[in-house]
Amino acid sequence: MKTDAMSHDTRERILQAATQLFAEFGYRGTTVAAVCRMASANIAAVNYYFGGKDALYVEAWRSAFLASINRHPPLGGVSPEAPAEARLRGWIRSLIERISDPDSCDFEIVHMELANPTGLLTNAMRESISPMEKMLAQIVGELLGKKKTPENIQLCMMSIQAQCLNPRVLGKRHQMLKQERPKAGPEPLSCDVEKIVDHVIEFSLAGIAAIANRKSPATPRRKGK
Amino acid sequence: MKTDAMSHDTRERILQAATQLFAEFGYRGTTVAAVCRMASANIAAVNYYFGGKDALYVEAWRSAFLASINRHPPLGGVSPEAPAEARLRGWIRSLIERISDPDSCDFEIVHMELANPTGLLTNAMRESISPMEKMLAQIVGELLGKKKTPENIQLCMMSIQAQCLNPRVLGKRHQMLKQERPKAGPEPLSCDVEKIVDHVIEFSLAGIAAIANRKSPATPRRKGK
DNA sequence: CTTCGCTTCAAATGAGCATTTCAAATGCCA
DNA sequence: TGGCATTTGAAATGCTCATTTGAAGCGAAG
Repeated sequence: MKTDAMSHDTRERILQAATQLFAEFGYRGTTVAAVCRMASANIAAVNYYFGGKDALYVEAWRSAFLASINRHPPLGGVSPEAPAEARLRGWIRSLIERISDPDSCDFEIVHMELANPTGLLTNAMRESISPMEKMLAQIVGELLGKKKTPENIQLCMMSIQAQCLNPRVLGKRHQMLKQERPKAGPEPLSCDVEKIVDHVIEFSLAGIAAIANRKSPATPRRKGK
Repeated sequence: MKTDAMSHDTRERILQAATQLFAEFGYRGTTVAAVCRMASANIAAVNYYFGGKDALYVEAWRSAFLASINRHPPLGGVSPEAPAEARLRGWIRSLIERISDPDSCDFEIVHMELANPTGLLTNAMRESISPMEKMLAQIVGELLGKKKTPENIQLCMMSIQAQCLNPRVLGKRHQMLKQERPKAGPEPLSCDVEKIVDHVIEFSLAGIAAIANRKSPATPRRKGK
């Protein structure tokens, strides 16, 4: 067999370059020429090793996802037997840290895929997201106690996931809108991941508790109208 | 002068078609040819009327944004003198309804612009988003009372905005991942905008209250670690 | 009727890009 | 060393797309 060192080397270099570029410019925005240039490989290499741009895209995401999940295990090391609140803390911490990790390109790619789907990652994403959502559903269900209905679980999950996912989005927005005035006074959103984690946990626990302790049987219908 | 009917008609048709297509496929994903085909105009018309694809893009977003903000006034009709809680309800309701309005294409475009920026909308977006954020900052500051620090305001704003923006994102994700199994049992996320609005309001008020009533002077640092 | 703007049209131009091709290089086994 | 499979290289192919061009169409003013 061929040497691992050289032979797999260019394949690996291409994969790495592709991950970075796809994360920054998206599928349509990156050219195989650019990937090969960054990887110091010939233009034909990506077809030789991956069969085409499409397959490279899928492979790049998959490898980025595995690397990312490897650095940040779900639940953040909290035992699955721990009480629900501790597991929620772990879940939130894990997701936010994973998203904020500058080496984790997989969420950038997912974000673009959601905004402007190529359709190439559908299967790969389904497999990877589903288990994490199941865990969260279980945790939220326990915390809701008697108020555990499918609808309440869905809504609370939405609130939590939204808070975890958006810091990166908002960060990008601020970075984008900041262009013109480089000195915009205080930092728009604190870059301190730890602070964001603590805040999301506190905010979410309070939100869930409010619903769990809700008196009225029906949801409080619009009052401001 | 020429008739308004015919002459401005094709310009208008192009703008409308462009808005729809840009919202569905993004800047890079829509071709000038497709826009003209949908608008029943000649391929040269977009350069004639707008000067190029770039300018058409900006103009399409601007018109979509104006139309959207017109249908859904900020604060949702609540008086600026109303108490903070009522204004928060109005703000949240307005944003979620605007985002969920199937005729509002502007948020689709913004979403893509955030995920995969063209850089063409930076100025236009800055002008439009800033006032709404200022309103929210003021409201949240009032609700935080003594705990009103720039950091707390930033974090709470993030939580609220995230919850408002994400229903559409999650909806898209479910729609995307659903492809394979057309009958996936119960609806993934309730399409009932009213329910989402009520939930986000309840969840957010509880979250803000928890921070406003926080005992410890410092944020509760990581405990699960 | 003719001329003059404004608008539409079909075809052409030219750039960017993914993919192919085939020749050269490189390392491996006998 | 010489054949053989794997890998790399540079140029070519063929496609899509934004933009340009120059020739009509067309209503109104002279």
